[in-house]
Amino acid sequence: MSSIHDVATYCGVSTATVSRALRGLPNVSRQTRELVQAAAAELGYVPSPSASGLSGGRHRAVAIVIPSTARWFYSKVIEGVDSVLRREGYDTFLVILAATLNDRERLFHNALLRKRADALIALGIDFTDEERRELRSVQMPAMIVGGAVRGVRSVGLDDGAVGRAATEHLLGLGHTRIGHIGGHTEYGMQHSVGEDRESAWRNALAAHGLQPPPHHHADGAFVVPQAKVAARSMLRSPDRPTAIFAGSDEMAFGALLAATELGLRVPEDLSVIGIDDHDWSDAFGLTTLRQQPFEQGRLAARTVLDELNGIPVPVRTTRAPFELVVRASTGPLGSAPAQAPAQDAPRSTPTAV
Amino acid sequence: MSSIHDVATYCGVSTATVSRALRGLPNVSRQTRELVQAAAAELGYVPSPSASGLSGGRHRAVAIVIPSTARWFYSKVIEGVDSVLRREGYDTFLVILAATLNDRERLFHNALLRKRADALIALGIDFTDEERRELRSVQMPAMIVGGAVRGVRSVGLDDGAVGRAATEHLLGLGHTRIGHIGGHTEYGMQHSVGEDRESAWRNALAAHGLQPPPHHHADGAFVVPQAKVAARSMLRSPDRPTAIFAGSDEMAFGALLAATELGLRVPEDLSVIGIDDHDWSDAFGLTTLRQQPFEQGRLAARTVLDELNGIPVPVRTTRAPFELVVRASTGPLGSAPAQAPAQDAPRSTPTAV
DNA sequence: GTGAAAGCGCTAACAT
DNA sequence: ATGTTAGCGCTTTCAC
Repeated sequence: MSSIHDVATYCGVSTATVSRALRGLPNVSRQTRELVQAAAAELGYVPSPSASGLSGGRHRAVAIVIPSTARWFYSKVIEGVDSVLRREGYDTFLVILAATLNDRERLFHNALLRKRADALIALGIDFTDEERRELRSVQMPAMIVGGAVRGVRSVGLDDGAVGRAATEHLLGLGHTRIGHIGGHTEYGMQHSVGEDRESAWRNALAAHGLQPPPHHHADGAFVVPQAKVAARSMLRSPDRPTAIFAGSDEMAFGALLAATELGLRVPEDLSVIGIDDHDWSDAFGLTTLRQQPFEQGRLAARTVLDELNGIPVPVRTTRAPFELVVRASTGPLGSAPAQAPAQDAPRSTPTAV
Repeated sequence: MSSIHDVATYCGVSTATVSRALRGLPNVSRQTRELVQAAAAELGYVPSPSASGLSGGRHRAVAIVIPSTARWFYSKVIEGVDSVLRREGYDTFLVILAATLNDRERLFHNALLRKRADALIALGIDFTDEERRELRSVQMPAMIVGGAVRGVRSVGLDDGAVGRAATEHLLGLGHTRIGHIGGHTEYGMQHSVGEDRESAWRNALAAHGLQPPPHHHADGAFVVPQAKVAARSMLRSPDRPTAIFAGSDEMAFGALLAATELGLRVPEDLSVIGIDDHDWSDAFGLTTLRQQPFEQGRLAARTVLDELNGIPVPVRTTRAPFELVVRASTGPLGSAPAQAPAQDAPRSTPTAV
């Protein structure tokens, strides 16, 4: 494990020159730079992040704070973030923020993050007031993906707009009994996302003079199993909805499973729409509002890197794009054919609108 | 951001004493230790990992090398690893090893040499000979989850045993036309897992004098969409299998979706078994062989930490436990009832065997 | 364009 | 039980 010193003596220059040459700093002759680069490659030299972190204050690492890795959205954001960080020679350092308040406090209060990471990217966290304050005053560049905090840069869907679009797609098909499976997530995780989508549903219905009965709304906790349970009870009621808007594709999957189990045909007996365009949504034939968390992650990473590089970035919330993808899970009200659909029906052909 | 020096002067001792006191080292009087601890808390002191990494050689971080975060197994392992690391005050560095050979080389080299991590945990990577060599000779503790490398500690299923158990469950139900959806994954990812499960399937059938026709095997690439495609073509053949053993639950989901689409009843017309006990398997009513990646991750983390703490750990492969969980997706051959199942059928009640 | 020297914040001998 | 003294491997003035 050669050090900068080895490289320096190897080519008969000072360590300072090696440092400058390798980092592409000015005031190094073309000749010297090439010499140094060759030597570094030859010796398999890799700078120690600890050393440069200590001396230069740049750790070449960013922390990504998430509630869990097991959800599609998060995992995609992580991969997006990592893809750009890696290319820039930065490391990604995972902070899984369990809902344990205790743990969280330590993480945030401590300069712990500050001493190891140059920047912070947070997802799906429902920050406490204290944390918001800290976040706003952090020394390091920070960005939030999916869910805004005043004074901090962020990128994410306009949940109101998406929720409205989803509901209106169903209304446009003639549905009036439209249920909603939402996400009041576990403690400590983002609340606003689920709430905003639910409000949008309510408002869109209200705009059409509709007011859903209480049992047309249930909590799916953003996961398949609970969404399935929620959908099942909703679909068993005598005045069951003819369409369900699920707050995420995973919850929509749960609804589809419930429908299958109850012998309901989709979309003849029940239409289902979700949000995300999960990797599996096509296989489920699910109509959804596509968003691209991988790209959101990339943007977040690029943004904090820009800031680190001294490029000014306005503090603002970037609205991530979304688009309706119509598949086989939604159809006009009363489309019920007399018999089962043909086996070759192209249930999975997406149609971007 | 106070340093060790601040704490030292604050309580009138040397930095060495502070260091010793805070790390629980011997040769510090109870009094002094408490004084120092109080001062540290008071000043909000947090040791800089860069500094202690540089001087002491302990970075209090471990790197976890994975092909992707988006798969259930990986995400669970990550969470397991992180849960024990965090408790011990260690950080988790993510190294997402894209299949790009070019990139990999650099990454692997760096991950090992960069000296940012004290230990290495790798999952689902199909190491090159070069990498194996490096791994074996690494300076730092290393552990592999799911898929062994000679000379490196590892934990994972006995894929042969699991594959046999799955196939035998179906054989035991009277099935003889048993298909397999396997995983020949993308370049650079673990091959042996998919291969061993497939061999086990073949061997179990052979042991019963059965030899599956070529079209009863297809590649599902360990993901839902491709598994669905694979299952669909398999199920359309005139002599379609009456049961499918999928190499993972995600692929089994794909098979179930294909069955639904083709109007096949499960388990009357088709039985399906997977491996994993994915979080959603219960919702799908999927019979499976349960493994516990979270626990495997915990074990891996504990193992490398033990090594770091000087506790001797034999170099060996630990077989992770698995158990059959029978749900509604498998049933005896020819169990076909005349009509659709009752709506209230408890499809999801698991039965651990 | 390049080098010398002074740290960054900590740990690890070696003293006392 | 505690303090002193060197570094760890880099970056960064400040000279030249």
